[in-house]
Amino acid sequence: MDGFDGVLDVRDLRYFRAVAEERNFTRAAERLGIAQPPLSRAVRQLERRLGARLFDRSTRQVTPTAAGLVLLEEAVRVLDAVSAAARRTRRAARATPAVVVTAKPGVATDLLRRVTRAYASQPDAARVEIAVSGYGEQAGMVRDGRADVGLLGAGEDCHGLDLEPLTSEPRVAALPAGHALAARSVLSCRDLAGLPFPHCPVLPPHTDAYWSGRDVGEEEVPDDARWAAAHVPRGPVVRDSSQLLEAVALGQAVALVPVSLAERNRRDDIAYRPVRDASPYTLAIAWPAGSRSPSIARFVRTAIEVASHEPPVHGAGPHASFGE
Amino acid sequence: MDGFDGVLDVRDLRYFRAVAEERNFTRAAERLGIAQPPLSRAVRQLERRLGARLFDRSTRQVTPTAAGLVLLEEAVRVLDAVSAAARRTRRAARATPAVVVTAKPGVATDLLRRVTRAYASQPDAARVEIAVSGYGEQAGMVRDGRADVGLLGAGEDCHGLDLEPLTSEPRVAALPAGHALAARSVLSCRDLAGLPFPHCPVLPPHTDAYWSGRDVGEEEVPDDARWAAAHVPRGPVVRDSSQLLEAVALGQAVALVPVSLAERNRRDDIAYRPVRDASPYTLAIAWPAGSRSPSIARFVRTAIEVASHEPPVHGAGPHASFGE
DNA sequence: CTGACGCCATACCCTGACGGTATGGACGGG
DNA sequence: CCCGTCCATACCGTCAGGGTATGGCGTCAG
Repeated sequence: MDGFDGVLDVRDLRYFRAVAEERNFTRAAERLGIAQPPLSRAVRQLERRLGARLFDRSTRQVTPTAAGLVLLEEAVRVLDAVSAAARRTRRAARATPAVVVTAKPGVATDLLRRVTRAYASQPDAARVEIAVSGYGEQAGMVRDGRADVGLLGAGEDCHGLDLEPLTSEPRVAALPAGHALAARSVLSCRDLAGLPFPHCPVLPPHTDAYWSGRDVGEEEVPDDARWAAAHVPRGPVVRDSSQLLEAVALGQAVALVPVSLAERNRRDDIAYRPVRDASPYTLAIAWPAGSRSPSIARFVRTAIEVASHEPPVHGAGPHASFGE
Repeated sequence: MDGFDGVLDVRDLRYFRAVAEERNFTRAAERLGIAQPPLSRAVRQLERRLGARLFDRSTRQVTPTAAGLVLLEEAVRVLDAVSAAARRTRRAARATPAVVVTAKPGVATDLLRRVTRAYASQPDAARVEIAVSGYGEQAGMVRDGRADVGLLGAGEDCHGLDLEPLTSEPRVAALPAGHALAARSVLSCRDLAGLPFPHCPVLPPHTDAYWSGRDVGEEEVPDDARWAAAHVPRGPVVRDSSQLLEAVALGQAVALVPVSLAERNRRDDIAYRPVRDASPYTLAIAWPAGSRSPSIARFVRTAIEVASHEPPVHGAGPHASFGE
């Protein structure tokens, strides 16, 4: 009806995305490894084919229009799906295809171990590969095909994924030992408001690490200071639980952590206190929405099975609700 | 790391999909409107770039490998996302962007009307367009961008969509007036097992209608007889509730219908009977997973709001669980 | 057994799209 | 007012992708 046929191409979307995020044709062309004129032309052609202006090119500033913002959102989705297609196909073509599962380092490792063992004991189960990844990266890894299933904490953006809750446990506040609040025996969320919380790394959108999921490394990114200042919340950046605890112990932050993590990490320089109204920490297993892969399905079924037999954590409440 | 860069292209995926579904290069080329040799070459190049065999070309038969089946699933996802990107961008570029909502014809029309009215009454609300679509097509329409939000019945494949349940009501059996079971006052699912149920149209995968979502029309598709015979379940094909009721009245089928539909369609030639263990009919609102569109968000919020004020249908139970 | 047909692969040519270089024009800062 | 920045245009060369012709192979009918 509206000839959607050759209108959009992966290349066009990569180009468009680069411009939309850099807000600068020259830098975008650099990032893409091409010259600037072909990029300008490609974007104009795209605009013509779509019949929609995508950028307002007022002098000194190129900003996406409303339509451009819509396309940016869709483009990210498409590009993730394309990467996932390539990666999953290659993986499926290997002599012994593996199920790649990703999880936060140091969280629920024994659950993961148990699930993996139960899965592997089944007849003709696929090999299991564990891909550790930093906080908050699990969903992205499943989305773009670097992993087949992921163990996500609640609060991760799980769009495009199907998921099933596995375990739920209360969270407690982790405070520096000398903190004023450590004197009290029980806290509420209000007590913690305004304190510096640790957070996952937020990478500037034009670094390679942002795209590939690799670490940003130590190369300097002079122009990013503004961006970082605008987007990074207060508190130290942490990538895993040991960094998080270290940050707390050093007095740089307070944090809400699952009680099991607290129990495994009793130390003198950190005080754990229950928080009356904190939402529980819920761990869920996620896989690409609508996947029909038998090995993924079996792994998920095994995980649910094992988690349901799991001895419930002391004081665990009902499952938290997911989604934002 | 693994150079996913130019490996996959939308064109390649369209070509691959055609071959994977037709299982025949010549017919696939026809469908794509190109000659056969370029298609063969494109697929071979794709296999080389991926480093994976996608088809077993034994003589007289071309069948996808395991990797090919994986790619097929991913390709559909990508192509839907690409169509959605083009459509949504174009829609967003219109002078007065509209929110397109799709719903089954004849189901929950008054709920939809109420939601639409409530939404429209808000300040700077977008225009609302209603796109009616046949049974079972709503999810696809949201996925590929023909619609922004959809009212889905439970049981629709909602992968790739976020959704929120709106209403839930019991279902009753609709029987031809003279049917033996009509003599009983209450039934159970076991009584209905094995009877012919109506079903949504299942289109052969290489017709245009299958791809575009348009109706198949009356052109003849001689070669599809085999396919249809293999894939179409028993019972008549229906596209909306009036066709469904007609099929029941004519004695061609029995059906489980929401009680509200039964109440609005009392007629002599149909007997409605409660079914003790039938799962309730749950209506949910669905939107593209992870969408950040403010107008969609507002529409969804309005819908949830309105539905929660809705007078509960007589005997409505708790929400059914979604997912497959 | 053999000829005809169906189906995929190869060979070859041609067009056009994409990328690079050079350059122009507009706006803003010093 | 000049210079720097940044996007657009012009022009050109290369190669990928599509078309036509043809070959090889297997199947089926007679």
